[in-house]
Amino acid sequence: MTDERDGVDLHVARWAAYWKDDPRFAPEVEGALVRMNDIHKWARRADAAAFAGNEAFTMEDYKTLHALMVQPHPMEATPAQLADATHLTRAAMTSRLDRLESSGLVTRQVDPADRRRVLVRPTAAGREAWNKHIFEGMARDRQMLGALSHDELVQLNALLRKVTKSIE
Amino acid sequence: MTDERDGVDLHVARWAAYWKDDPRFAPEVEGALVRMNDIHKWARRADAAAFAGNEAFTMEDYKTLHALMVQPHPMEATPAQLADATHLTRAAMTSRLDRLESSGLVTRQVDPADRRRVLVRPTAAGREAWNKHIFEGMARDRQMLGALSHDELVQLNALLRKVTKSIE
DNA sequence: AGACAGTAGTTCGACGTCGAACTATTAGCA
DNA sequence: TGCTAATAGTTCGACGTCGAACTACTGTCT
Repeated sequence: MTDERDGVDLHVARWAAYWKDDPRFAPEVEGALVRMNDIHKWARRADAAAFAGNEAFTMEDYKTLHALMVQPHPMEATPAQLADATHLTRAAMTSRLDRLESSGLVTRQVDPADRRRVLVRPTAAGREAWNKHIFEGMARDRQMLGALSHDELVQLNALLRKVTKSIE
Repeated sequence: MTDERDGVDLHVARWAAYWKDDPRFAPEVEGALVRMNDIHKWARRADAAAFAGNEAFTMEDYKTLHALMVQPHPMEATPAQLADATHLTRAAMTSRLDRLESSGLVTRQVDPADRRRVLVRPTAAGREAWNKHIFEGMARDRQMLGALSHDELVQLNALLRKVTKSIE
């Protein structure tokens, strides 16, 4: 292993010293999770920075729009489906859709087949706003993982897939 | 690669179909980030579940206490250091410390050497509460990554370290 | 010594989310 | 056909966090 140590190594080493050889402490497990946490936070911060100072179209607006666009049956979803996809409550989704609707990015229509349901659809402006930002986001993602070669990315995905498959 | 596909593979495949061969879309990058995101969310949910229904000692209380315990100079920190460690504002940390102090888990003392500063220290009850929960959390972490062998964990850490080193 | 910029922590008003209550609509069953 | 349970979405009150203003204190420069 020729790689230098990173901040997490120091962190974990401190814990290891604290717990000596306590078998309940697994340095590799904690290290991996802390690192994934750090990467996640970094990505969130980069995304937030990209939307900073834009009162009219916030990151929340984008994420809601994104959830709508990547639905299996695209271009149409109910508030409940969007709430599930974004891990929000229906109440929170109501206020998000209020924003998007008044901005003219989505429409709400009562489902004629079941009048309890509401169908949310993006407008042309909504699709355009999403397209503009999705590629910027992917460019940020690529730069963030730019330290890894293509082979290493494949390797990383294989390892992560084992984990996600075991917990999903 | 004998591994089966997981939910993310399907998700990414749908995107890949949508964008055909657009070079701006890197499936391995998106896949890795979505998977890390999923693992992160799963861990958060498991942690939250472990603290659910406990009004007196919440997950926020624990995380604040944890930040205090893992400081380089243990058993003592200023509110600003804790705010940085938890990526919260000082204002938010003030209200968290109010809770912990009134629960008798930490103490606040004005630094005699610099009376602008406040020194936060855990009480015996605070250390005990932290010890009780830290091992439960690590057990959850181990179970979550249980699908990986020790060698695979080392491999995963090596890959993640490359990323964190490049962005930190 | 006195003025002043910088720093640490707290208080305050605004905002977003949550859980619970509520309205409207649909489906099941006698 | 009525009655009841279940479901979809919204409204409402409470809570935690944020950014900005504020207080208290320190260090520096003249």
